[in-house]
Amino acid sequence: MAQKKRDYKKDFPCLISRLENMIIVGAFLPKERLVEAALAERMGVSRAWIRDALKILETKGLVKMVPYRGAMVTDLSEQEVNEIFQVRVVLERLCNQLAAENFTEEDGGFLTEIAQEIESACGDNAINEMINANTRFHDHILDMSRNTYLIETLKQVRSRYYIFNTFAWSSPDIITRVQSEHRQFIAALETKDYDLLNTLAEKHISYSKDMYINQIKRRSI
Amino acid sequence: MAQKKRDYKKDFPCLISRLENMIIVGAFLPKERLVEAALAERMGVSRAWIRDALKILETKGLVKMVPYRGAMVTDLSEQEVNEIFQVRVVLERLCNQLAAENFTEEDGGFLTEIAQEIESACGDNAINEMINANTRFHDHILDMSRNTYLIETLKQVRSRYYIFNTFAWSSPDIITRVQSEHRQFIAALETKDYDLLNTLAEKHISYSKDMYINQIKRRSI
DNA sequence: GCCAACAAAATTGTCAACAATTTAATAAAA
DNA sequence: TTTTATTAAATTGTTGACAATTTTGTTGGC
Repeated sequence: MAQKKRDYKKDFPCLISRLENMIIVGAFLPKERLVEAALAERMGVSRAWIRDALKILETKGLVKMVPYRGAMVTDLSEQEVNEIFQVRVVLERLCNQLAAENFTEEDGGFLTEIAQEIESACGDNAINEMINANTRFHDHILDMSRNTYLIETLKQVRSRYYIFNTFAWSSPDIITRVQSEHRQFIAALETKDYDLLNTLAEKHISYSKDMYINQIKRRSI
Repeated sequence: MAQKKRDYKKDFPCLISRLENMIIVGAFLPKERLVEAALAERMGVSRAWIRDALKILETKGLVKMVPYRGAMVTDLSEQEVNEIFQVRVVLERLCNQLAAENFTEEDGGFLTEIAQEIESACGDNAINEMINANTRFHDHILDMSRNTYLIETLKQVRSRYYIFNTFAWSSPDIITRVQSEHRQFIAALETKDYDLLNTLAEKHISYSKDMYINQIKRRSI
């Protein structure tokens, strides 16, 4: 009972990010069909809301809709992944450059703190905490760019190759990789070493691209 | 009579681009309120379609919706324009680079042909033809990048500072500017002179940015 | 004249019944 | 068995009446 009153202003955007998250986290698999009625029941909202939400997720590229056949989770080809990463690289580079330009001591302290959090979480083998802190690390660099439009665009680009997150942290050698990368990154920001920033970004991105493409190949076998 | 039968598959996307175009062309002005019922009547479709279309245009950034108050055409601040152009620059540069890499003689011929069209249209003072040819010119460079995702993203970025197109071609000195730019551009693509491509792109973009910011300032007086 | 409270109008959000279309399941024919 | 038609089921698209909310307009008090 007490059936909390619905508030469109908050609940509809919330529905979208819930669905978005489910896709990113892998609760729905690529090519999985998203039936409106079933989803409506599962999420506890009307079919109309699901319909609207799916349409928006389509423009974000997370699902593909075909008339009278419904929505399915986007399945990217290797070609498409390459295309997306080509775009991502130049945007990440821009973001890093702006972040370096706007770098303050406060930022440095904040990032170092998070880096330490990750390291200690690593000792405890607390994967979820690590993922969480890592996200905060990268989000803060986004914010440092102080370009709202870039932030929005880059988040959208990143959300295209979901799945990655779930599997990436399973292998243990990644963890040490990430740690040293973060330290190097902070230093590069501080000294405004743009070349180093670029190479770090490219390495990082190419690494996650390979990871994603491997996922695709494994799936198609 | 004959009341053409409606076809969702084609008609709904068509509705979106019709509305998109109307905004870009300036049929609706920034901050203008878009009332669903009125639009539905005017476009000859149901309110539901208008609703859905507006939601999609919102994710594309062309309109801004607020619950229970409806949609209005996006009005960009100078800050926001600067942000968008910062993103645009890096994407255009990537596009040009890829286009140069994929350049063929056929492309060269095609572009030169269009450039000639523009020049002769200029003699006849046929503005619409010039705008049309210019669009074809830039669209072909997009295609040459052979990166569908980049094309889509860049088109979306460009559509944010609409209005520009309407006023840009009114001044006569632009026309000579554009002509020499096109010639230089083709040459730079052919010789794969990436530095020249970058400077050309930056000049072009900064020029159109200034133009747009002037529009904003003029409007606010 | 100004401001608050209230009522009316305009506009948007919601939903459920119904129509259109595709998918599957079945049967008939080769 | 395979293929093709035919029907039934599942699913999506459409609509209109109604509810919720904001905006506008009015009144009354100061």
